[in-house]
Amino acid sequence: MISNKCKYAIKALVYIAGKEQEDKAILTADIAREQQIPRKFLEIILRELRNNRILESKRGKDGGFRLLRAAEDISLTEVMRIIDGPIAMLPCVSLNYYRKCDECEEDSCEIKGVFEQVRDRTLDILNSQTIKSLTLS
Amino acid sequence: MISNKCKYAIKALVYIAGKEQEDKAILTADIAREQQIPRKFLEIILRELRNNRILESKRGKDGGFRLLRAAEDISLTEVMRIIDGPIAMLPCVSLNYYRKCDECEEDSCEIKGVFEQVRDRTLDILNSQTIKSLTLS
DNA sequence: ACAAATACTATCAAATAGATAGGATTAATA
DNA sequence: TATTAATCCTATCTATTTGATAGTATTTGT
Repeated sequence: MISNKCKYAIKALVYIAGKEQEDKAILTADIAREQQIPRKFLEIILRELRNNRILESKRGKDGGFRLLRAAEDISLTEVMRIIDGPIAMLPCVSLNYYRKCDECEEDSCEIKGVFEQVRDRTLDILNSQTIKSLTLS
Repeated sequence: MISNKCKYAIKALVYIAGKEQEDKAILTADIAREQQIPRKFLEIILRELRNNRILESKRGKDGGFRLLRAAEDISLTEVMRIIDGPIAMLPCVSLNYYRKCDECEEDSCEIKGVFEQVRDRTLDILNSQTIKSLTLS
């Protein structure tokens, strides 16, 4: 399962991408209201996306958030990794968050192979999706 | 990520399946030692698998655990669902643990489709694997 | 009776999830 | 320069899950 936080992050980005033709930055309060996301929680999420160079923000009057890059250049995978960390089902098959298992030697591990397959098929799908493609669907 | 508990469960079952030609039931202590799983934690896991009709147990001297069904009739999916619950990445696309999202209407949800695809491709792989097939690999 | 095994109950510590509260800071503008 | 509107930051909180440990009860074979 992905976390609620991650779901909120994706929905917020899709929302921002959908409004971006207008010249104004998008307000946290608007996203929170329209997407039914707890506002203070959303603030934390947007800040985290900003710290990871997905969004840019402007403070003060007429402030708000904008995508830092084009929506088609933000992959679903990237967002999920920022918010939830690994996508793989086992630490020892994670491409970006690899960690060795304490209890087993990898070359004799019976379950590693299956979870590598799952990882690859999952990434095939998630890598092919961007904030732009989600906006259109 | 699957939990350690789930990883232990799968490894324990594969271990049991691999030893089953011998007529004796398999001891918790042996599995714990060979697979490097904390023993008391493993007890809980094996009991849970027994309660869910994956294993049978016998108490007392010469006791231990056995597969209740043939190893090729225990799918990886079934074990994972027992120990960790849903396999899907969103509650609203889970086949066995469906729950509606609070905040969005499903027919207009932009992200549901992707996660249905991930679920289907993941299940393609996990459903094709059994304790037997893992034992051979 | 004894020994060896699982079954059960309770407990615990640490991490994570999912927030909420309150104030500090920044920026536009009247 | 005061006001207002926005993000930024820090702290805190509760509930749940994870990952386990301890101790005792019960069952079974010899």
